[in-house]
Amino acid sequence: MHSLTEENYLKAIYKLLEKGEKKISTTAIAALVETAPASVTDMLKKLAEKKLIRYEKYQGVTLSGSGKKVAVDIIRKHRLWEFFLVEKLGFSWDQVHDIAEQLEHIKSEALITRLDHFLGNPKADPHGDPIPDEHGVFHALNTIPLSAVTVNVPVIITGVIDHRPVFLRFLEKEGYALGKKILVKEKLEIDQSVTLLLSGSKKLKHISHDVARNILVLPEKTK
Amino acid sequence: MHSLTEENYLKAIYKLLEKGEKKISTTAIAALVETAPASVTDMLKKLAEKKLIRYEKYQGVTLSGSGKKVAVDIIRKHRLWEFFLVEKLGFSWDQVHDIAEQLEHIKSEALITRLDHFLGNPKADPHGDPIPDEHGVFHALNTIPLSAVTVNVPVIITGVIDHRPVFLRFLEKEGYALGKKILVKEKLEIDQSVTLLLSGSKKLKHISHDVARNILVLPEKTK
DNA sequence: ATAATTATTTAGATTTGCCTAAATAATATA
DNA sequence: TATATTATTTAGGCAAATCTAAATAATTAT
Ligand SMILES: [Mn+2]
Ligand SMILES: [Mn+2]
Ligand SMILES: [Mn+2]
Ligand SMILES: [Mn+2]
Repeated sequence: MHSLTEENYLKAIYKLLEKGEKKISTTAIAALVETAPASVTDMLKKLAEKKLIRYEKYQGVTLSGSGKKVAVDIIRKHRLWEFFLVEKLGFSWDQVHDIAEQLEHIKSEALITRLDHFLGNPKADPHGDPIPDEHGVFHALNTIPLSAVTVNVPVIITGVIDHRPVFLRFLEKEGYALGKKILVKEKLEIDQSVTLLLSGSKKLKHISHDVARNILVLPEKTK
Repeated sequence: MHSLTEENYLKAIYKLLEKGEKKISTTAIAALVETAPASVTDMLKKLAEKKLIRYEKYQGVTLSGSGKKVAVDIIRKHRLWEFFLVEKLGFSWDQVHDIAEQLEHIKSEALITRLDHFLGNPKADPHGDPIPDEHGVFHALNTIPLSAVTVNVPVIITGVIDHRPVFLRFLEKEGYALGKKILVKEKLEIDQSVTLLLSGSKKLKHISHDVARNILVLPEKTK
């Protein structure tokens, strides 16, 4: 069995690998797990010992097969719990991450199997992030940022890139939510800002490029 | 904030106080938390330092007001989670204790408030143990063991004393469950064994005194 | 190609919770 | 009451995860 701390390190490494690079630095991990780089080095030695990562000093780190499995399993649990918190307990999407950070470490295969079934085997969490199945397979949608959408082609909101509560609360206040329809009316050349119609409202909305690129969408009715 | 370990010690002390004695011994705690007595002594000093218990060496230990509050809160969480696991996820009553031992340490007031509401503010867990409210108040029923029931007075099963999975599985297999009606037909002088009718079955059942005293009941329709 | 800067690792400590063995106090027995 | 037994505490250490400061390697800039 792995400690809660080990799980968090593996998850951090996984998230860093997910965003591009093949080799992950000590400092990047330190920032994510909020510890001193020296502490990260200690843990990397331990994880390498256990064959959960591949690590050679000064050369960065990458996940082994078993390490990746642990990381994906934690992510699965995190997202299932987030879904539960929003759909069953009525939390809003900006409140669930910290609680899920705790719940993701509960150890019981049966619990997750049953929770998954109870929730109707959801495919995405409240932020649109895909929930891997019990084999660790992701069924990710082929989303694009709202900033890249063609004018006058209707799209559906399917997720966010920025997960900060302050951003999520802003979106909620403005009426944006997963499943909502958006029709982009204009993209301003000068600053890449977007003018759009949000389903349910007749008033044009205007958002910056920076907001638009943090909203993920899909063209309406993809089969 | 208190560590998971501190919480478990306080819960153990609470449970020992619950069963009678006013002063709790180091060895009794050691048995419950499954550590060496020397380790318990260490922890008792720490808990006393934090004013969570009253402790003088060789004199046993008792809970302070704040220590009791922590313990009751953990018990509330444990029992709410057990209720959730049985009622929502479909676990049987012999499977939930170990998972609840983990879930009871999740720290979020909002989570428990919402979980309690989602579950319909249950008053008892799957084993009939009362769930304290948010103020730590128990609304316990005035139950008696089945072994003490008067012949031919119908009673309802409201709980168990023995919580061991093996006992719970035996009861389940035999058809006993919370809410079921029992009519005691005979109590044998010689060994205090009980002959009874269980609602839903026409066949007389015969159980030992030892089983009977571990089943808690209430006279039918108490107002 | 050197020098300066930045990243990473090592060294040495600390905290929490636990252990075994030994010392001491409390209790039971003779 | 004196002695044997049992309970409890103290002493000394260990493992996990962390820290700061110092040493070393890698990278970037001159
Ligand atoms: Mn999250
Ligand atoms: Mn999420
Ligand atoms: Mn339980
Ligand atoms: Mn219970």
